[in-house]
Amino acid sequence: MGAPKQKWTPEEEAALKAGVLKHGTGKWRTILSDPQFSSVLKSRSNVDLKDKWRNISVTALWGSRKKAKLALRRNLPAPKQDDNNNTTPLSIVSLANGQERTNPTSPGGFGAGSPQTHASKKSITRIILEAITNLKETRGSDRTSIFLYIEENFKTPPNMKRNVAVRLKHLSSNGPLVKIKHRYRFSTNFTSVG
Amino acid sequence: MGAPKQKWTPEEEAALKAGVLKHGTGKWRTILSDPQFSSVLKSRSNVDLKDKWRNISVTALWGSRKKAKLALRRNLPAPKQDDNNNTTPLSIVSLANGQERTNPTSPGGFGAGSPQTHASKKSITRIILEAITNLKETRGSDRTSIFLYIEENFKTPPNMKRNVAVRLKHLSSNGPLVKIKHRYRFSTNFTSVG
DNA sequence: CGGTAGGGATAGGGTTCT
DNA sequence: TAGAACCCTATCCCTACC
Repeated sequence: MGAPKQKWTPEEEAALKAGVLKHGTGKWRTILSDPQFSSVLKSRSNVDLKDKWRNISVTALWGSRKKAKLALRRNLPAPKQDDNNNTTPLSIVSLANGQERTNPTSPGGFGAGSPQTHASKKSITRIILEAITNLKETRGSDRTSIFLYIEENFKTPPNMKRNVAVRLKHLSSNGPLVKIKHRYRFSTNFTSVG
Repeated sequence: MGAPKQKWTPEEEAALKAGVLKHGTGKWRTILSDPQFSSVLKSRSNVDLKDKWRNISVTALWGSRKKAKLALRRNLPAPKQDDNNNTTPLSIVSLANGQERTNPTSPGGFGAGSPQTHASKKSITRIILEAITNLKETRGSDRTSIFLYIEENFKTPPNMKRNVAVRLKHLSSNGPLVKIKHRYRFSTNFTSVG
């Protein structure tokens, strides 16, 4: 007979998320070995963690599309082709709002309503973090949502998308953001985890 | 609207049963890929096989999926008349038989192809153990599989199922079989580990 | 051998059709 | 209405590749 399915409990899922925030994605064995999580996740394997994280990410993809649609009151076509030539689907998780590197204005986040100022007046990094923060999507916002947020809240130059995309890539490779690979490639996600 | 319902033909159902006997339950893709069955089951998917097998099994045990589910929820198993009481989904693992695989010549094993002898001529216990052994399911065979095996390989009296069910209960309570609980399962499983 | 990424299969809940 | 057929997808499995 096939394997009975062992459904994930909320506690396990929370432990997994905390583990990813602490150790990063792809560090499944490390998370499992961390005494902070090992008791909760004792019945899970590293592969289980990987699979569950993938599932969470996929769920986030659709949730974030829906949320972006409602929040920004805009019809979003499914992002079939990437806005840049990124090939790998991913999410980006903000590691911390208060880290020095990001140099945010206020440690606790951003104000809800940013004035419609020129994007060039703020650092692109700050704007991106504001978007991720204010979209309030615990499981990630895709690029389109972020672009739309910025378009809705700032006066943007025509090459805004490209600049933001480049900045996102930089922030996720050596900045305060963490890449999370997704199984499906029809969109790229950027998630802010509180 | 959707795909028209494609009713299972007796030939397809026979092929599915034969496939389960040959490869075990949960091996839907394997059955589908077996040239012995692939032509008959050409228009079926592995999921179709799984669903059909579920219908067959659950009908045999409870009459319908709905009844099975209700029985599980109320923790009051209400199997059909010829079944004895089930409490929880379980597997039964044979503790007997030191040998690994089916070996027609070894004393404790059973031949792969038993002659179509009258079930009453062999002890029910031996027949059950033969079924469990030859079904080769590491995670257990359910009653339906065992019944089917016996029906396919022996001439059975009309009350075979009842006799086998009673015997299974006895063997699992104080015989060479061990019960193993499953987490989510309608049916009762009987597994032979080699 | 141990670990991860990714494709793919299965199990079980749910839905549609007859 | 019940039951058979079908859908959805979380979970699990298998393999390639370090």
